[in-house]
Amino acid sequence: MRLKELALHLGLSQTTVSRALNGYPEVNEETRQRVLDAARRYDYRPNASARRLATGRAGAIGIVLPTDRNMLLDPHYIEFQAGLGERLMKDEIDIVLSPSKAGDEMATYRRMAISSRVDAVILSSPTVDDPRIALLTELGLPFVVHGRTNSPLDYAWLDIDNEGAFRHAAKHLLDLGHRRIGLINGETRHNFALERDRGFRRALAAHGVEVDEDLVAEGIMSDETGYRITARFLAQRPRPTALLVSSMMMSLGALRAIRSAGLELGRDISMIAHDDVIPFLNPDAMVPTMSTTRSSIRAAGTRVAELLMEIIVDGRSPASIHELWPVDLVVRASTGPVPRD
Amino acid sequence: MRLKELALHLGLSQTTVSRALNGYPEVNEETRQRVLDAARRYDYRPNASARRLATGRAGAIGIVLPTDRNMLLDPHYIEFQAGLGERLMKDEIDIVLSPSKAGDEMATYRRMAISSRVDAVILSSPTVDDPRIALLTELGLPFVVHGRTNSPLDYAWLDIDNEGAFRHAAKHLLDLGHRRIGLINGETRHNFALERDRGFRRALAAHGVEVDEDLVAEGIMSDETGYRITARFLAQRPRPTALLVSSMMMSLGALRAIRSAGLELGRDISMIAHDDVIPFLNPDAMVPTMSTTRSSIRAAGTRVAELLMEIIVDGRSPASIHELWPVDLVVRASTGPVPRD
DNA sequence: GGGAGCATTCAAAGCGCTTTCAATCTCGCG
DNA sequence: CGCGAGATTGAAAGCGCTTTGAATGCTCCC
Repeated sequence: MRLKELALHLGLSQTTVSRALNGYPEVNEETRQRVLDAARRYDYRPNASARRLATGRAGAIGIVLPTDRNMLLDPHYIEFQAGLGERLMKDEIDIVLSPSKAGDEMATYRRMAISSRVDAVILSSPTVDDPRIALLTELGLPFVVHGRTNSPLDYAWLDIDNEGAFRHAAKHLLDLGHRRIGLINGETRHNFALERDRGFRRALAAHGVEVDEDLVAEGIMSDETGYRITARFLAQRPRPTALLVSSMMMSLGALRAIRSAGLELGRDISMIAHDDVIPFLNPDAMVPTMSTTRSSIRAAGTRVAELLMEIIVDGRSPASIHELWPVDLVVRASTGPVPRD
Repeated sequence: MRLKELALHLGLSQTTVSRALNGYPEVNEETRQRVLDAARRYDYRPNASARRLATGRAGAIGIVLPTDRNMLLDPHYIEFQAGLGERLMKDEIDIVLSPSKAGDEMATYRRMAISSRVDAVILSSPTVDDPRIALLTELGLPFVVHGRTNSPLDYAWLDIDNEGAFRHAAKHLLDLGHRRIGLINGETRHNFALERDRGFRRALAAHGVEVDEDLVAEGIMSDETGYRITARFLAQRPRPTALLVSSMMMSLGALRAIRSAGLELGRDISMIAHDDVIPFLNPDAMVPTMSTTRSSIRAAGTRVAELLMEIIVDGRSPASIHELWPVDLVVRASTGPVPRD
């Protein structure tokens, strides 16, 4: 069923039918009802491509999907996507994933922009000096960054307070008497990891505790990395008495290493992990329950979608969008006072 | 830059430029070069919507993204997506995610089809009697199922041999002398879980071992579920001496429960888990290394994309597409002979 | 010399929608 | 009764591409 046919059936012009369907005010209420009824009866849907061509709006937002491992192995990503979807659904906006080889992402963004496949894009976990910011700005394709970089440009972003989160977490451990605290971080080429590193160091500095660089490590946020780094940390003497871990996934590996070393979490060693609130990694379900810095990545997705809509639909200026979300410190059973030996 | 302008610059008609760009044979080789050069120089890209409208092909394949938890919590999904992307990239085909509320998926498929937003869709982890098969068949929207159902309709699918995988795994354990074997499965409303259950039972039956229903359980494939079920199993007397687990994620929880019970994996109790080959869950990196039934979900994604392209582009008949992939049994350190007590 | 046959190119007609601009009709008021 | 304003509808012009059908030159052969 095409608009033309529908109009024919109704004995109306395409113009009127189109207007009725799209909620324009200048159509008679009775006519509108007739049109809506007919549309429903015939299960009419405007052709997406035609509408896009006519309006110039794509009705979709884009995400460039790097197909190499490094970025994707992140199980958090899917939660974020779900959050996005939750909001975008309301306006029938699609998410377009554009697969791209590792080095080729810039070209993919360019392609998305120039062929106007999408109305805006989302940038996730930017690196410290992310070149995509400049590119997109230049291309004039609206975007919202989930995270921040130190780009001098003014762009829309939503981020959680990674620095504050790890500062508070470290302070909490220091207050419990811990002095040898290890940091198991994500890769510091990503800005969030750098922020966490910063927060960690600030807290220690504020307490007059010197950072032992042998107790600071980073890697992709996997179970395996968590295990390896923790095992290495635990081999040191004196042993660290507490760990700050950048993801729940890593904390799983860390926990294995702790057990392998014959230690008990929450008594012999304390741990605080960052929790993105992913359903299959529930800190309350762990044994012992895990103390965390918590911020829902799904909620962030929803909000990013909301912001995107404001930019696209309401024409809100991206430069005015800066949201820094505070992060909760949730104390559970994995943290305790420093053990006396 | 539009086609029209490009043509003007070149002193050619749109027709010729379009043909040159799209590789039609009837254009002079020298002319084609000129056109391609100019296109590159001006960074020309055809407008996606216009092309779609003109050709009637969307240049995208769709995935309905349920935004409720149950389905998405699956970290496997993202690997599959990456696999898809790997292949689709070659032809500049997009993946369109259409967010949808839990009960509303059928409507979303319908919408995708009728508004011809996509050329085909992918169905993942179908339930035993998945209504989507009938719907899509009726809508005439091409699709490939990753998995199978017992629909009477003839549709394109690619699946791994879940039944065989768990049959072999169980047989291996039986051969090692195990008789009390627990099954920790995914939800049996999904067909893959049902198949695994079936394989498990067949192996036991073939050995004349009766299934203890108290040692068969299912749930969403999370760390937490693995922990809970295993803890319950281990409380029984006599204790199971081996476990068959439906995902690596679950096996992490199972391992925690085993350790909490003071048992040693690979000596006191054996375990085989299904491994979808997800980078952040590496069985070789576990301690002890994990015996698995292995099949790369990413490779499946790539192949599904390939099949989709064959259907869309080459017009291959979906009914002829049935691929059942064998599953490797990889024996590592988590399996051993039944312990003598 | 005159076509046949081929290689190239082009003008114009869509694809299915939205939107501008114009037309028609109705009604209230002086 | 005539007219302007307001309400409602329509014809037609795009949006930027692909593709059909026709035109133009050329070469080649009898």
